[in-house]
Amino acid sequence: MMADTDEQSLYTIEQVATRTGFTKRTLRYYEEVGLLLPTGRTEGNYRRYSEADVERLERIKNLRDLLGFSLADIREIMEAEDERGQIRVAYKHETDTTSKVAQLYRADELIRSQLHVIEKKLTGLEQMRTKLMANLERHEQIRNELLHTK
Amino acid sequence: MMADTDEQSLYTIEQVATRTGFTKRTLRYYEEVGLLLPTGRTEGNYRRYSEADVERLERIKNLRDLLGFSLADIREIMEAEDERGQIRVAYKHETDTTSKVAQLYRADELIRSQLHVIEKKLTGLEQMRTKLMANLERHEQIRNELLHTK
DNA sequence: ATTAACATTGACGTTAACGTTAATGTTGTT
DNA sequence: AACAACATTAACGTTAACGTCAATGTTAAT
Repeated sequence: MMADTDEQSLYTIEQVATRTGFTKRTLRYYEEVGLLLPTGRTEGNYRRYSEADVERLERIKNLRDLLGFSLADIREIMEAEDERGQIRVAYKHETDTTSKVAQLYRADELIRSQLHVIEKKLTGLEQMRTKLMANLERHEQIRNELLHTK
Repeated sequence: MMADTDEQSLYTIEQVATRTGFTKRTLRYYEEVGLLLPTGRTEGNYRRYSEADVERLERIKNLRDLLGFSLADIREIMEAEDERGQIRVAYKHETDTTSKVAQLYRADELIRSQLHVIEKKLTGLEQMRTKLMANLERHEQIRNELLHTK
């Protein structure tokens, strides 16, 4: 076993910016609003980002760009995930089986509320796709008729 | 056959606002930026919205709320659709079969570019859903073990 | 120890997408 | 024709999500 943020593999803000596609300003802003606090600082007070930080930033990017969530939405989502993380930790130290099961149910609730949001968006997108593809097929059909009837 | 915007069924801004859930300010703003120009005006210069206008507004709402597109994105999408509408009209008056086929291909291009955007979002959402559901199943599994091992 | 290249914290600027208020005009019932 | 209930434009205000300086400090290589 090795800790993730042990030693090596800490990145400067510039490196993270180029890797993630965010600007440095944006990274500082995300820290300001509590979306992502870099794992560490140098003694001279420079930000140091861990691999886990980068992964979290990539999740944020997906939520923002692909799914169009606001930063406020994203904060909620990630806080829910963080809470699940807490639950997992508490879970490991829990000895009572009944409590363990209860904690799993609590975690499931959070997951389900996220699933709900996602599936609403999914069905909306799928409807759009279906309509567009129907048009494509209709055109195909018409073309065949045009060329076949001569 | 009857024209849609013939006579009856024209709504005031207030009616449209309550039906669609947009505020009146937002409806005026959407007109300002060219997203939706109400079908008509009264002689006293009051806006009058048609049923088709309302439908378009509902599409806008989906694109905005469900799919998180910016108004600029939405403008692009709808302009593409409008262009397809133009093509359809031109298409009807076109007599040359080769031209007809060419126009259909042009329409398909527009459709495909929209499909591309949508499918990118779809795969992002599906990945999220898969992960969340995997967690649910994992929890289910763990609960079974906990309760079975006694 | 110096220096070029990056980093830090303010702080003010910008754009999108509306909210709000004010001054004025319109509608349609009484 | 009068009046309440709605509408219009114009203009300024607001919030989120950053961009853009400016003044200062840090790093790392020479």
